[in-house]
Amino acid sequence: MAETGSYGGEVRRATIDDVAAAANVSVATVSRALRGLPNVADGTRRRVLEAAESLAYRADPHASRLAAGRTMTVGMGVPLLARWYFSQVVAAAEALLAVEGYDVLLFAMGTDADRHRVVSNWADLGRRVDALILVDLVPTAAEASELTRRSAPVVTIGSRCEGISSVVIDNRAAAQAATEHLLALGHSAIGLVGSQPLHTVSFPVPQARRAGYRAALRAAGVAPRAELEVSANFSMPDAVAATGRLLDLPEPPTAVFAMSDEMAFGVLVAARARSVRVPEELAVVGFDDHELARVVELTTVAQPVAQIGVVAAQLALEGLQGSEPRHVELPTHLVVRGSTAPRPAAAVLDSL
Amino acid sequence: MAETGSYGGEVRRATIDDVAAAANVSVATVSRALRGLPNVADGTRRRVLEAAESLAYRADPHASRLAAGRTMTVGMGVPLLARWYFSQVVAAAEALLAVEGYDVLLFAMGTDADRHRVVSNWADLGRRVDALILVDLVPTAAEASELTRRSAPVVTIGSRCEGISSVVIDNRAAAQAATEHLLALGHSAIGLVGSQPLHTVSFPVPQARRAGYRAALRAAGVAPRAELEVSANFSMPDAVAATGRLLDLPEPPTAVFAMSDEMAFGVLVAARARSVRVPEELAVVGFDDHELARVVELTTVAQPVAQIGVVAAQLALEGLQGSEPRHVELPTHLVVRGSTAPRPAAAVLDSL
DNA sequence: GTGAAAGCGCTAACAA
DNA sequence: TTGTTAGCGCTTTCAC
Repeated sequence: MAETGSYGGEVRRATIDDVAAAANVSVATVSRALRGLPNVADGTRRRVLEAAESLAYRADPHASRLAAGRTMTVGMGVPLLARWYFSQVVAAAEALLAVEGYDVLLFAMGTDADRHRVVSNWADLGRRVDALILVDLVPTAAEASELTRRSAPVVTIGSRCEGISSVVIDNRAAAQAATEHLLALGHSAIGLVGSQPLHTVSFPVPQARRAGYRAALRAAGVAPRAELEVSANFSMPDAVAATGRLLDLPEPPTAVFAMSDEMAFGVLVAARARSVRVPEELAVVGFDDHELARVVELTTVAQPVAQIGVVAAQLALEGLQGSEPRHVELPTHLVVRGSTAPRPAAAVLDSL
Repeated sequence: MAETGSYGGEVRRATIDDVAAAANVSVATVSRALRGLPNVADGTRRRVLEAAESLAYRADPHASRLAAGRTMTVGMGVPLLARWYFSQVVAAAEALLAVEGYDVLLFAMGTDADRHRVVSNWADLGRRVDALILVDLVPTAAEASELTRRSAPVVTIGSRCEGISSVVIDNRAAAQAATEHLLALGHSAIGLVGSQPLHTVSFPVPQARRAGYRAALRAAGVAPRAELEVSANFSMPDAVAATGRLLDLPEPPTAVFAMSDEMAFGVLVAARARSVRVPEELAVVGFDDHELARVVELTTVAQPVAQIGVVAAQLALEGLQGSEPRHVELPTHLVVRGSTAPRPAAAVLDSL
């Protein structure tokens, strides 16, 4: 592993002064040369580069930040890292940012306690990161202005704010399409497994999906029934319980739209526990196109998770280079599988 | 949101000098008082605290790091953030570290390119983080010594190195137990869906699980058949293909042990695609106890993912406080579900 | 094109 | 107990 450098040798690492001495120039010139600034003679630059190379010199990130105000790291705030969707988005963004030389600082702010901790340090955050990506978290106006004021680019995923780059999907339309699919199959008693705003954290996705669901019903002349909308906080176990309540209704739904695949999996578990057959007695559609959706033949709304992360990272990078904020909307599409198929394929554990 | 402080007001943030002036003491005293060091009179400390509070002062992290060498951030290196296991571990560790005031810097090093990028900056890393948690990644001796030399605590998850804290499970024993379960069910042609070391990255888990698998066979007097061991790189889609090869064998296995639940899900998909009935014609056991394992009734080896992350974070914190390295081993246990049950429960999509 | 020097905001001896 | 004073390593005017 030659590239790891020499071990056990000099404990003290090279500083810019060492390089300057070795290259026989001033530290100012070293700084310029290494950062590719103009006004450095080619020969000088070459000498500096060589000196730096042979000394295995790398600028101390904290010293540069202190002097220049740049941190070379971007922060990512997520409600809950352990959810599939978020881990995919973060992974994709990280990959691009790493290539561009940026570190990724992670902030989970799913609970009020998290949120409080992060928000109370909100101003501080601006000192630790050059840009901030908020995944399905909408900043308050005050927070947004605080961040933009420091001219740190912010990009939000899942919501659109003024003066801030964003990447979104049309959650409303997507949810509407999912619901229409169910309607087209002849269902009218369609349950919704979603989430109430639990935290003070603004988390706009559930509302949008709910709106799409209701719009579809309305357009089809179906009166929404409040008792068909249950909350499961985007958790699989919660969805099992919530679906149980749905199935216990005097007039239970014949179909369910879950706002995430993970919750849809919970619906499947609940249905099985009560020997409710899917899709004959209960059709179910999810949202995400989780890697495992095809394993259980789940019909779902596919969204380009990885691309969302990549685009967010790009927008952050653009912002870092001074570009104006941009808004990007990415497409979704319905993937029809066995959980809603009129004539389904084979079952996963078909003989159980 | 009162705790976010005053917006739009002073653009310049308070420095330690401002606090010193306001409290009528020297910056040194401010520094001491704020960090809770001894040798500060109670009254003085109170005054400083109040001044800092009213000025909304927070020490610039980069300035402190530069002066003191502390970064208040811990790095986490993971092969692949997008995998369930890793996202759970990172999430759990982050939660604890955040509470303790540490930021988490994320490094994906699943590919050789990633690895190269990180390793070539390995020494640098020591300047950005106070401690490093390596998730299922074993450092080379040289890397380890470089990190320990800087006296930055390192903790490895999944492997045990000298002079470095670690948290592990007994992968070998766990895999052996899984295989024994299959043997006890009467199987002898047992496939293994695992992973070859693909990267130069040392990733010791697959070898350990393979060893356990083989040991079980051997102990039962079953000769391991090389063609029953296939590689799927811990990816669900790859596992589908790999299982296909297994099922195409002249003498296909009647059972499969997959080294991860995600791969086991792939096995299920492949089986279904060929109308191979689970568990009658193919018993399958996975590894992880992924949240969705119960959705598809997958028998699996449960490991305490969240606890692994938490313990790793604790060990890192301990190391930061000067404690000696410790090794922790966490338990696993087999969870028997429908995919190996002699008399299975209802199917997920039982009527499809 | 290059260098000198003044910080960036904080910590840590060393004095007092 | 508190203050003074060097730095930490780098960037960036401003001269030359």
